[in-house]
Amino acid sequence: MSRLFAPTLREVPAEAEVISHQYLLRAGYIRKTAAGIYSYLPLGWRVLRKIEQVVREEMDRAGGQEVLLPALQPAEIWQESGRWDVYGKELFRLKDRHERDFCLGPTHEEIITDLVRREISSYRDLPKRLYQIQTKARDEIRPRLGLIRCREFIMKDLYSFDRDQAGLEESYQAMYRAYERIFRRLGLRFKVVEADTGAIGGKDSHEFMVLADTGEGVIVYCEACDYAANVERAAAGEVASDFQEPAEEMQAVPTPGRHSVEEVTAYLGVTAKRLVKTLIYRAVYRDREEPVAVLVRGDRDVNETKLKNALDALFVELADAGLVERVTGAPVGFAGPVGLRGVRILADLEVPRVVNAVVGGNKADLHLVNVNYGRDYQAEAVLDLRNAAAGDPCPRCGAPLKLTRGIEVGHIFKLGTKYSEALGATYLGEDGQEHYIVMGSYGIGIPRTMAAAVEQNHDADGIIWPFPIAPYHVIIVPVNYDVPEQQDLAESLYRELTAAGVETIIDDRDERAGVKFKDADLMGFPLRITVGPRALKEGKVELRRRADGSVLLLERAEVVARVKSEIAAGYPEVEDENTGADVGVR
RNA sequence: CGGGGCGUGGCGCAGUUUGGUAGCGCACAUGGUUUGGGACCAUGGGGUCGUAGGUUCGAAUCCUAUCGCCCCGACCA
Repeated sequence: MSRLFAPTLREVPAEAEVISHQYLLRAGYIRKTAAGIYSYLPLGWRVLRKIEQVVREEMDRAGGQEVLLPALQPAEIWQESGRWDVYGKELFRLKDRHERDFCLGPTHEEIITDLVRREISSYRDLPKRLYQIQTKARDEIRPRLGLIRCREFIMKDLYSFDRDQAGLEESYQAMYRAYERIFRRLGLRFKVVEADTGAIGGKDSHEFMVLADTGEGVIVYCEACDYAANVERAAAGEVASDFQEPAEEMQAVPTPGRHSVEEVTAYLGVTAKRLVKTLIYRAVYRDREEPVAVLVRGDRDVNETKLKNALDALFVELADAGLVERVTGAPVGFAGPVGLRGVRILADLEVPRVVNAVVGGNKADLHLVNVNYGRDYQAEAVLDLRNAAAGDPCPRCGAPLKLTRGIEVGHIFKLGTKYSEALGATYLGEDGQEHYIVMGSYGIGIPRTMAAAVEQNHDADGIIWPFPIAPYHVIIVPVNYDVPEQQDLAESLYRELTAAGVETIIDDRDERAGVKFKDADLMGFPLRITVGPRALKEGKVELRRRADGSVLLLERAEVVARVKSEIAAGYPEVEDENTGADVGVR
């Protein structure tokens, strides 16, 4: 430890907001090089390698073969798939000395599909599952939260190549199971959720979310059945309407200066449910753009992913004040569906059920009350456009849904033939016909997984590593290293544990005990052996568990056996679904 | 990109309003006293105040430009 390059910090660097970032910096695991770009110091790199190793074992077990693809990629292949334009500013682009375009790989569908289309020609060559663990580069709009959103990060990405949909199904299930095993083996609490497919493309997709309050992802789940989805994707059904009264006559009401939902409801003395919000969006397509009016209940939020998908647009964004005025003829805050012309109107499922609604009057300082769907206004389509909320009925079983947060550490996609068609990756089938290879893609963010583990496992003193990813299982702390008796005992224990295959580190620094204890806690080693005068009086040593602070007084002779049993107990059991045998422990 | 905040020894900050020769705590070095939960005393080293330009007798401080970092939104492992 006196030689270890792990500079610890007493104070929290000002730039670090979230716990994982703070502790990984303070405990000397990482250092920042630039925004979203990190160096991994020895302890951090040990943790990453442990995570990688579990991932590697499970990928191999699930039929994966490890390769290494180039990080530096020629533009041509990206132009061929069409993503050179579509991927946008997130792609790190550069030129070589001959002015030829290149990019740094943010993901490898293009490269691997190019490789496979050249080498695979027969159904006999399929299926194939190829993966790599490699550094990716993405020029993120906003890197943040330390390792959770980086511009450069290590990713495991596997690509499956199958003959048909049934084959893809099999690959997908194999990966699904492998991912569950990985995160279980790493000792993390996680949920698998249905997800939107985003820029990678494809049909079905699941995200593996490590549960943590600091997570960027909002998860909707049901305790009654096992439905779980991220909020972008989660179906928000119709909630039974509690509006029973008869429709009344529509009226205009002046609402001077009241433009937010809060202001209008407070001014008119109605609940937010009674309001129908009209939001003007700008929908951008490949060749054009148009404004769209979206109606949701006042207490709901528009789900832009659902909106984008419903419109089949490249992206949608809230219109600026100028566009709102051009579309509605009124300043922001007074848009309404009644009499709105020249713009598509989409309504969320709940909107038609709002009886005697309050809506904007399309005129400054004016709202309309007692507005009713069908009679006073109409939408071009009524569909699910809002975020699911806590208490909504589960789309599968109807029980009330719950919300939680998580960090997306893994994501699996059924790509189908999107890339094989774009790049012409075909094989000759048994039937003598050419077919497109059916693909899937499966990613795990390795540093993000490390950060997620810290988010989930820490206390006020520092990190509490789960055994499977701790950089060392045991730290030996001689209280007074300059006392020969302690030094000798500590060193002999170190040699013995190391010889027994236990990953051990010894704090041989000339520091006071308090400093060593603080650093050991901060760094998060799951077990600490304290060699000091107190226990030594009885000829014993202390074994302390980081997780709960409990201490065992041990005879010197029983230390190794006890440490080994503690470690064994710290590795989650993961059943082998074929043999039922426990596998993967150490 | 829009909105907010911040750049002063390795880390955390004060000083900027009202220009006047750069300071505190931690860390680091040396000596001494200490020694089971971030010790104490003494001494010491280290900063072109993000960068460039300007105003001024004089700029960390005022002006202009620029770069970087953090937070909130659209993206994603």
